Amino acid sequence: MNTNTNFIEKLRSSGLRPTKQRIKICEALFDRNETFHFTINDLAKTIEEKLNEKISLATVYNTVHAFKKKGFLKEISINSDKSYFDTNTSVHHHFFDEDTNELIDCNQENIDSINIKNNITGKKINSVEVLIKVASDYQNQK
Amino acid sequence: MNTNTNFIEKLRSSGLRPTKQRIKICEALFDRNETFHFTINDLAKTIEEKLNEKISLATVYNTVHAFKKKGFLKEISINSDKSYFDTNTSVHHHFFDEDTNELIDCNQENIDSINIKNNITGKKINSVEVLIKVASDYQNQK
DNA sequence: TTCTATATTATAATTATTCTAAACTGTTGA
DNA sequence: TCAACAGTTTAGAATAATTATAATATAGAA
Repeated sequence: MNTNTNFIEKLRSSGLRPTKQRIKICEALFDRNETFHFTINDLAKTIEEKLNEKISLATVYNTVHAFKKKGFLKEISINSDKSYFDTNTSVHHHFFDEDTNELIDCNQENIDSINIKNNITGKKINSVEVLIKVASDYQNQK
Repeated sequence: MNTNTNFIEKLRSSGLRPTKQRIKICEALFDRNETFHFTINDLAKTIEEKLNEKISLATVYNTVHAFKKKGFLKEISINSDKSYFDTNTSVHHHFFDEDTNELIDCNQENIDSINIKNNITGKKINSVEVLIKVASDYQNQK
């Protein structure tokens, strides 16, 4: 299959061995038009149910973290019990819908550039990201 | 003890029963001059080691979440494996030092007010928080 | 090929979090 | 006073999330 050849190339060129587990995970993550958010569990379930492959959860963890390290994925900061990952690796912000626990992209253009007046001395800023928590107007008694 | 009377009052007036576990947890959290960040585990350890009390971890979880709900604590968003809480409940941002995994407060005045041009329709913004990831200039190969 | 060093997988172990039965509190009414 | 009941709260047990490591697979060298 053509895309798989691409995935093999992508993996190999980043120094990761193109194992069958990783190729499957690539299919689940990158064989689509839109970027999306997921948890490790979501991903493992998708692979098992939609792609009919049983990959150990530990392997999914390993792979997702390896992909993150290589810059193919981004981890997202929300104070939820779960860790979310994003196939959109560009710098961008997020809305987090507290009613549904849904995470929604917020384009960088939607927020004017953020200027940090005083940085920690001796440190370099690697990223600046905004998390906007929203909820329905009515149920604000959370 | 005077502070304990205050804690009992604080708990009671928020509708939480002032149990001995909760009073101990209040001592660990609020009996100091500076606000600080902690994980549930840190807190349980402090209580056991410094205050010589054994409170079940589950109770520490319950209490921290109850305190969060009452607005005595804030949960903080970092994509770390751990959940951090903050005794500083004012709206403020954070630096996250990727070298040391340390979380440092960033005053609101350190960043100009953030304007979100397009919000999700039908939703109300509850909070807007910025996370600035920093690292030493030298070790940027993470 | 076969061998060797290294990378990868996935089971087992560990750690984090939640569920729920039992214990406790604070009424209410005799 | 002090049962008796209706919540609360606690903490042990169950479950879920994550990581360590032994077993397996891979890529390159000989």
